Amino acid sequence: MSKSKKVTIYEVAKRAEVAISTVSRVLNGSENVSKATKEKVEKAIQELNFRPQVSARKLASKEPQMLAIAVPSFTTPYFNEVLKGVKDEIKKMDLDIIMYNTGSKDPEEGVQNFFDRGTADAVILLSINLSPKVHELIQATQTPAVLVNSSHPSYNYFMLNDYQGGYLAGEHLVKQGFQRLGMITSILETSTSKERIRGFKDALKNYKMEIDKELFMSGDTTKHGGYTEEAGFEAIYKYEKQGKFPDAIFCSNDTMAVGALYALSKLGMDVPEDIAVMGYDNIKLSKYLELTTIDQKMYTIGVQATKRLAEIITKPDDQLYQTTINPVLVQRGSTENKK
Amino acid sequence: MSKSKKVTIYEVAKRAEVAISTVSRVLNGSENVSKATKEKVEKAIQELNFRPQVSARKLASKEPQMLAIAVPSFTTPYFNEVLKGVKDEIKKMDLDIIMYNTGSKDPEEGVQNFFDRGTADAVILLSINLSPKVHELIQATQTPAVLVNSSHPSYNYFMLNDYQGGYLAGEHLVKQGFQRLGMITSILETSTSKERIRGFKDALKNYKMEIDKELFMSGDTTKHGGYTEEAGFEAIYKYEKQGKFPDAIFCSNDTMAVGALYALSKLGMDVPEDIAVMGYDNIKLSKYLELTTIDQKMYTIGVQATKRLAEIITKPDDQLYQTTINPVLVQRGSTENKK
DNA sequence: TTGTAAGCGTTATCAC
DNA sequence: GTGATAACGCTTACAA
Repeated sequence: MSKSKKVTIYEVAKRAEVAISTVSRVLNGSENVSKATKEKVEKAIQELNFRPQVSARKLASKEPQMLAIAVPSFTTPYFNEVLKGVKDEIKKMDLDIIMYNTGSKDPEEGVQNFFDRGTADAVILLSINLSPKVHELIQATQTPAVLVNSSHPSYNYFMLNDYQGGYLAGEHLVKQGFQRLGMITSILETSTSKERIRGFKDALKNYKMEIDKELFMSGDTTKHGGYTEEAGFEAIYKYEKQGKFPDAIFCSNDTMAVGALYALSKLGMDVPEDIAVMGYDNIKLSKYLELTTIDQKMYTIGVQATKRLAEIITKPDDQLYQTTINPVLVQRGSTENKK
Repeated sequence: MSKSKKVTIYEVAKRAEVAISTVSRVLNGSENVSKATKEKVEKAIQELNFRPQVSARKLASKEPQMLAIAVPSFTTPYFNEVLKGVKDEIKKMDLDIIMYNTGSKDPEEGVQNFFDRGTADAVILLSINLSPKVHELIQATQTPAVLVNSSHPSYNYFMLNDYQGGYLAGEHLVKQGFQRLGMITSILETSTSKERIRGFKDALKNYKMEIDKELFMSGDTTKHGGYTEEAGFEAIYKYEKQGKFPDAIFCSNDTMAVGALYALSKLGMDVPEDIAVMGYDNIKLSKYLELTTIDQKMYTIGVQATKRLAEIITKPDDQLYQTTINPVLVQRGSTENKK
């Protein structure tokens, strides 16, 4: 790695025989540059292989350059969906996006670290709980922020309606005519998990169905918030052990559903003939599993969050968009009642 | 969002009744500051909630501040493993790491974009093929780089020995006494895929085993490089259709193995009684699947790559570390020959 | 249309 | 120890 000095705007100016301001104009696509000089400058830039230095640029211009999206974990199932939406939307702006993983052990510390660095000019916080400390930090750094899947009175946010999702699931299974409804839940009591359970139970109540505690099961593993294939697998074996199965199961999450399906298949039980299974979020083996699921429309949320962030950046207003997105039911083969 | 002006080092200096250079000294932990003034300054920093601006800092200091890791896709199975290693190692340095997703459609363009921005002072390129264009870009921007899972004569890199992994897999299955060895491969001919196949076949050749083309199968889906559960699932059904199964299958990847296992279980076939199954990389359902697999030791690679990058940054040498890491076999229940 | 020069918020090099 | 002050590489009025 040879140590050739970094080329600056000055060298370009000298080579093109113009002033640095002219180079800057060309760089920023100003209209007030004659075609001839523009070409001269571009040639010089080419020849010297010059690229403007972001930090200098940022320091001088104050324009936001760097957008960031922070998540506790990249393995979060819906993260990639949101990200797609964000990326598609961001292409329209001349910004770059940077992914930041706060770490799921101590997200708060991660976020703090992130803001302390001050590298991002605007940020989307995904599934990150806004503690007072972090809130203060955001205020202090004046970083425009939009929350996704968390809420706070003084921020723009897009919340997922987990309660509604749970309700939809319960309602669907009831309407399909299943009688003994159960749920495979995460062992960890996250608000997400609790809301889905609450919605599900409320649906059963509304339809005067029995709520049998023995049909509510969770795995024992806690990793990834308890939303793993393993957990789903475990839960099924716990049903087996107790000798009492529901006739329809709503899994708190698709990943768990995959594990559950595998376990059921090992036990020789067929879906949906012997037991119906529902998931939540995106589905992995969609083509073969044909899993009925609740779609959170995370892609759309990514798009919306990014749009809003762009608005805040370009023309700040003091409005707060605090939206709750309602999920929809996507019915597939796994919950057809064939009895 | 109130618009309080950003607080600078000047305000801190004024409040603490010192010069900005003194504030800077405190900021950078210089020893030449009396305890008294140090405390004054720190108090002012606290009270004003001041944080130094990275871009200004970078401009003035020339010290590297931002490390980046770029990948074509965050869903790459081993990515998180590498990342863990990187993170653990980076804690020891006072750097921040940023994740950059080049996009798997056109990684080259993504990387270019990334370097054009010039936000990173040093970078780890994960599974990114170094085209001449990108190479030129890296040279032009003088960015220290370390490659993981790709190689180039003029860079430090850590390559995975996919050939060796394939060979180990083949050898293992032969030694277990299986006779009809097959493989589920990605439909896309990536170099990774080809190498694993080549290694596998060479092992069979060396042990004078027959190579039956009909036992080499791939799914039809191409998404995620053909390394999906779906692909594994499809492949099993293609065996079924052709009416001829191997007695042991090596899957090019663990994700495919999961799909294959599910399909097998649907078809009422037991592992390893009826058919043995091997994976590659990390395993998801480990606890229940007990899948024999090839471990690439991606965590270690993450650590090593980061260490090397740190070296290049702090005291540049002109040595090139071009290492090939050999994978190891991890035997679990799925390939026990019980016949 | 182009050039001059004043910042942007730090660090670093001097003096004192 | 501490304080001026010159960089750092760029943008952006303001002049010309």
